[in-house]
Amino acid sequence: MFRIGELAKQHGINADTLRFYEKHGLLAPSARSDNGYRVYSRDDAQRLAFILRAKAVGFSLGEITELLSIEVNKSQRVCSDVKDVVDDKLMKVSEKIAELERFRFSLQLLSDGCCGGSHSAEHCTILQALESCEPADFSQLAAETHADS
Amino acid sequence: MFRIGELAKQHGINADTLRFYEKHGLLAPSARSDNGYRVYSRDDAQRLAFILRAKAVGFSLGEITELLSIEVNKSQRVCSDVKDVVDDKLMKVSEKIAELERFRFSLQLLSDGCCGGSHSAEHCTILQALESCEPADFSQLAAETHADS
DNA sequence: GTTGACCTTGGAGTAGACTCTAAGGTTTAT
DNA sequence: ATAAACCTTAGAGTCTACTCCAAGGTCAAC
Repeated sequence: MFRIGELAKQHGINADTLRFYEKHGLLAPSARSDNGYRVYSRDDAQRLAFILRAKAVGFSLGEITELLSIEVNKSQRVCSDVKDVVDDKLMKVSEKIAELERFRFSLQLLSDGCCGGSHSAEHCTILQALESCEPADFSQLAAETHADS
Repeated sequence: MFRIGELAKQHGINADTLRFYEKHGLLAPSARSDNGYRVYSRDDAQRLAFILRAKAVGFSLGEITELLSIEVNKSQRVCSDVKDVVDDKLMKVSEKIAELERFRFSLQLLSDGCCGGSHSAEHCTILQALESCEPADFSQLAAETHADS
């Protein structure tokens, strides 16, 4: 049996975060003490641990809500229900990675094309690219490498 | 000379977005017509194109503000000023990718460990992992592969 | 009997990038 | 004359995941 501050400290989070999770239906204390303080059971603590592990692998609170709803009556649910959630997230994460890798590629081209020296930026290839390239196509820069100052 | 709707349409964005950019100091029309309508010049349109290209390579509006401030008086600025912004962003993007790749790895382990079949989720390895693994360490799952239903 | 550390509530603020609404003015076409 | 399609403003709402605040109640120690 833990009070909010204890439970928070144990898990390295803020008590406000626990109140926030309660407000959003992720984790409610199973009891209140006479003075109105929240009282968390060992089960509550395990549910919190579940939430934090799910967060650690990238799930959003909305997705965690979905996972929890499967978890609480898992005898009525099947493996594919769970795996679908994971695979769905896996796809979203992969898409985000792909987008960021496109960014990284373009940024690398921009960076590679620029001397980074201390002469005037008037002919800086980075600015020129942003001023006049075809949107999101900086492949020109790949060819024209620019001597250092 | 373009009105807000025209310029927005040309660039495939919302007129509200242009007003938003104006409010946040990224792009103000260089004139107003007698009736108070915003009037964008060709230069304004080019500045918008700059903004959109920068967005396309992943820069946030705050970072674009910085790039624009370099761009407008580039004769006083040097190549390294520009390259620093790009390299800084490159690092941030790479860090974000690394985080997402950790997520992807963990999610893949979870997915691989689960049969995804139609039997009860009571012994689902994914739920078990989220219930009881060491936080953010799902490497156990790598070993124990689970036969399909 | 008061200090300090806890707890309660409702509600506001943060960041980022829009997006929408309300209430109204202008222009163009029919 | 009027409808449709534009434009104006200020301000609110959206999403995510907290984080902080004010005003007050509770409890243990000294």
